[in-house]
Amino acid sequence: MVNALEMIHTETEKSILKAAKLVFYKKGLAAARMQEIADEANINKAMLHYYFRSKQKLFEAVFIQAFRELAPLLNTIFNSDKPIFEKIRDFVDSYITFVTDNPYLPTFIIQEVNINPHFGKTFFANQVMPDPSLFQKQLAEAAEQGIIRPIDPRQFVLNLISLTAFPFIGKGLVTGILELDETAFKALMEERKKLIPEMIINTIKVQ
Amino acid sequence: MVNALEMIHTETEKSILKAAKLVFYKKGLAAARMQEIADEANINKAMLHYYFRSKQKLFEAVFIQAFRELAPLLNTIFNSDKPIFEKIRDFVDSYITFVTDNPYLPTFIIQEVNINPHFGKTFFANQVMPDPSLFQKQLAEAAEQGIIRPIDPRQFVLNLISLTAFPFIGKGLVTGILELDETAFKALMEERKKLIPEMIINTIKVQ
DNA sequence: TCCATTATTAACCATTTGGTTAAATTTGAT
DNA sequence: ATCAAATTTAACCAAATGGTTAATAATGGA
Repeated sequence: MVNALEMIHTETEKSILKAAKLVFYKKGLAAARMQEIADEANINKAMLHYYFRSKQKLFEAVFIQAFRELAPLLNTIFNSDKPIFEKIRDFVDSYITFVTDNPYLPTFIIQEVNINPHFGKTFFANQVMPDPSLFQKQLAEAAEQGIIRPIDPRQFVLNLISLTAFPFIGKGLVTGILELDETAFKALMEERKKLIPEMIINTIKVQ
Repeated sequence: MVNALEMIHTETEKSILKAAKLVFYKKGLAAARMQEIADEANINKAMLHYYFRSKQKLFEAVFIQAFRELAPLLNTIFNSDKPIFEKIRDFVDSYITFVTDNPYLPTFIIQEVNINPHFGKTFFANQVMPDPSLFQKQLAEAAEQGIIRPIDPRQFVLNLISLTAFPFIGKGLVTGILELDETAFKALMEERKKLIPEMIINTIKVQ
């Protein structure tokens, strides 16, 4: 059973979480079935409630873990004193690598936040969010030194995440419109590891 | 009742579709409830089945309409003989304007395709998709004339859609991380109508 | 070894939900 | 005005689903 700090995970609890991730990631909260999670974990359905009380609570446990896997990637940009251009390359590379291996993760988070905005709001309000302030300072200093043009850091982050994350989130649509199979899609994404940093650096760099 | 070509829509049928859109867009297929749609349309639940047979069929009717509202936007890029740079500005402007007024539409489509990839695949296979071939030719010619650098048209489209669509699709996450309220978000999006074309043109233009 | 606590199971339950049906009402062509 | 077809309603149904419970088994400290 879980202790007060909700940190001790028994084997059963772990296997439930693993199964719940699988099902929630793929189907989302609404379409996921407790019985399917139980089957996936080879366990009695009552155990899900024994360890997590309710479907909602189990979902929240999965969601918080998902978020904590994804959020640290942003710190490649936000909390690192490497030069800006290097950080951009690092972020794009590590994000694309990560999402290629965990394709359901970002989609899952965005999906659930969209379907239930209230849940998203209260969740974010109670999370330690990656802090962009250091990065904002870095951008401002680089602009002062004439290395890059002045740019709204929010638009910068938006551009970076958009270019990197969207193709995965809209994968179904993208592969449909561009008529890509799995191999072609992966090849394109691999290309983007170079292409995106070039594009962004080219945009902000003072020639 | 619907005729053979599924084109005649009675008032009742229209009001059902309108209500169904509202509910499906906001909640998605799995979380949507037939009773809620009926209530929204001020109509007896049996009417939903009388006109559309099943939840799945009603959903498909909504989905196809959603797709046909969104897909034509791509023709701003694909099927128009305007100069490339002008097309880019037109697309970004019209897309951002459209999605600001219809925030649930792209999210809805991407969401359902993600949750049910098989549905997405068969749907796209049976749709007249926007045809990128003309645009590919235009890009190739412009590159030959030395107006732009040679670029993979698929990457180009990917960049364009990513930068334009992602902030809306990930709105919940984006506003959470960047701590934006509704007004700030809209202002940023308005800015992007200029920013995105600049960025893309700057990337492909031969200096 | 004993026993209290914890973990696990199978059966069960109440509610929700998509869908049906039969009767009633409306519509419109003749 | 008549009547058959189309539309609408209220009541109903079976299956699915999240959740509970009471009995059983395993665990581990005294």
